[in-house]
Amino acid sequence: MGSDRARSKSITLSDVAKDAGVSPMTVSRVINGEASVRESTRISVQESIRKLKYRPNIGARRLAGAKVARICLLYGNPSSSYLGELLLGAVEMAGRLGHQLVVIRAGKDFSAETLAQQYGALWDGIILPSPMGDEAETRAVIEREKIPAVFTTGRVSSPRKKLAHAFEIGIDNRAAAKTLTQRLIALGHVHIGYIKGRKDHAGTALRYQGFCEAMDEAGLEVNPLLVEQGDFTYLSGMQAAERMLTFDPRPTAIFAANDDMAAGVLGAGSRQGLILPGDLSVAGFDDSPIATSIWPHLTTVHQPVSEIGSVAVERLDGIIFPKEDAANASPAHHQWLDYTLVERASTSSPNRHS
Amino acid sequence: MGSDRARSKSITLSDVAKDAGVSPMTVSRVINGEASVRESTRISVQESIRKLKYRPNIGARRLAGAKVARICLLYGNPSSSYLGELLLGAVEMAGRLGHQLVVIRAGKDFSAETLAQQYGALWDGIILPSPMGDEAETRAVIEREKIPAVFTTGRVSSPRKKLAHAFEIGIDNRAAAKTLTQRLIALGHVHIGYIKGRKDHAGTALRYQGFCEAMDEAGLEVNPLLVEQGDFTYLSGMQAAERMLTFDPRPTAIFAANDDMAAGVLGAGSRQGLILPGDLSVAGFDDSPIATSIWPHLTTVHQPVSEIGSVAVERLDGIIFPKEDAANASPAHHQWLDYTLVERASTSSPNRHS
DNA sequence: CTGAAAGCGCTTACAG
DNA sequence: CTGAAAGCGCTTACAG
Repeated sequence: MGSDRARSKSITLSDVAKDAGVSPMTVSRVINGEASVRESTRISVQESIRKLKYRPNIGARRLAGAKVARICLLYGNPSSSYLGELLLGAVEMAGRLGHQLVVIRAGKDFSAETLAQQYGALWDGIILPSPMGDEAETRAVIEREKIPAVFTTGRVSSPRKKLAHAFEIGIDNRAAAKTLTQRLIALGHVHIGYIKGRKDHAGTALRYQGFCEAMDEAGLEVNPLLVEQGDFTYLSGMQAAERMLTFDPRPTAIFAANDDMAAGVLGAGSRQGLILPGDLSVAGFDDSPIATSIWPHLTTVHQPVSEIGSVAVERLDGIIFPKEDAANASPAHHQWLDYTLVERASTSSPNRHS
Repeated sequence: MGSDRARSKSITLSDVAKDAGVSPMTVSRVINGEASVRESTRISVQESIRKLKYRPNIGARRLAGAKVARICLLYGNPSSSYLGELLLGAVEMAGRLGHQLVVIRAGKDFSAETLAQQYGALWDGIILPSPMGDEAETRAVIEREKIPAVFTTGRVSSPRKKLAHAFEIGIDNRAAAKTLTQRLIALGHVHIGYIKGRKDHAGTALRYQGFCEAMDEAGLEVNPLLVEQGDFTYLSGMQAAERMLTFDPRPTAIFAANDDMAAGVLGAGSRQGLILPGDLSVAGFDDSPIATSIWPHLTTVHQPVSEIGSVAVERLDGIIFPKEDAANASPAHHQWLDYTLVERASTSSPNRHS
């Protein structure tokens, strides 16, 4: 069995201690980032660790009473692809840090107070994807109970209260929407429609803001008739597009705040017999599976979801177990990761005759 | 911190031993299902375990040299919703059994021989979702190297060679496709089109077979002109539907072997101005996110993917660490889980005038 | 069929 | 700033 092989050759704390000429205790201190180790000692120990490729045994660590966190990942929809990728990154980092991942579904009977009850009993810190962490009540409980939390909504419109035990991760929603809009403008589009996302989703306002900024800076007018409220569903995107396409001049491009709605726009366009993307360019947001399921494939903004998952676990670790030697370092409350503009077949320059 | 609370109150092997009036060793044997324990002793120990709600400490178990498996979940597409749900179940069961989950992506340079190299070094058993485990070469390597493996494709057409170290999980593809077809027939459809899935996907043939069986049993003819080969993409579904819809009599219902293709059928139908589902009923397979993203929502077959993930880990555990007392019990090589027919807005009785 | 001993790899106090 | 001791909860041999 492979695990036996691994067992026999695995090297331990004591091996490192011998190699570095110190006691196992000192190696333990270096590993756990305690401040009370002489700089020269620390360096030589770290060198031995690297040389021997030492990897701490998580089981032993827990057993001996090390701090092990139970990290909750709260989700609403089990079949969302977002959850899968988030889990992918979270599982990886939780394994590396030796933490336990507790994946919990927020059912119909879920309320913010549930978190207060579960905290400490079921888990020690929580990751809240949108829209889980966007609700005011949830945030109030997080603050009141001082619950270590990471929100993965990304940059949002209204600056949030900064809590020492909370962290925000994700992409810069405004910058991403702006980048995409600028690309549409560069393609030659002037009449550009916009479909907003759900109001309870914290990124919604900022995406719209990014759209407006790009239009303004290009000297283009944001036509109120070409701005519709959607709810992130295909149907809402389709209906919004149907309305917009009756106006004259017709928009030559529509930017929807997520991919599902953008797919709905494509549906509306094809139903009206438009040539896609010649008559109508369509762009979405998220790069979810539907973006490459429908035809033409969607131009959209890709979020590094799996990385968001791993960073979320990493930050939560930092909140739950503050490192002494990092006390003075980065008191950051957020981290914006890189997004990518993905250009696919759903966008092009507008047809001349349109 | 919650973990500290948990620590102080957690009860151990010794607690159980005291309560049952035996040595810790005996309790350990009962937990690990060793055969050499007197029946009466076993029963009283199990009673104490239940009474005290004892849960073995996984860390300690590993540390002391218990058998811990590294279970690989091989995937191709990180943003598939299938992966997310599979992970959900796998993480849960791996945590419960104390195994380590190693999630690996099969990149472009992946080949069956990669498995032979990784086995033993990186992991001790593997879960192979479709189409990962459908390739003959992959199966040959699994057999040659005697790699503990679980295939999650579900029931497939050609009976596979039964390996002592392999297991098949999933739904009965034929029965599920048959059930769905029967429902379409019950709605009054006679001219029913079928779009096949990718040929390298092992469930493809059996789903088609289920369709044919239902038609035959209802005394309906499977019109060869209404059977198209697809490749599981939206585009292939759309193109197949476009061809079918030119025939006379036009099909009043189309059953696609997955949801993406079914969505493409809806796209083709709406482009042609058909009333959906009155003029054309559409059904898919999988109940993936797109099923409830598009409009109308798709009638489809729901697979218990998360359960498949947890059962896969459970079976792999049984293969890697055969329980002595289960030697005579279930020598099963497969397990078919329950599927669900989900009726949504994309199907109805056909319009009279069609 | 059952148990006493030793030890897995690490950490917590407790010293100095 | 560093170390010697004890122990976490379990399992592996080894006895009987």
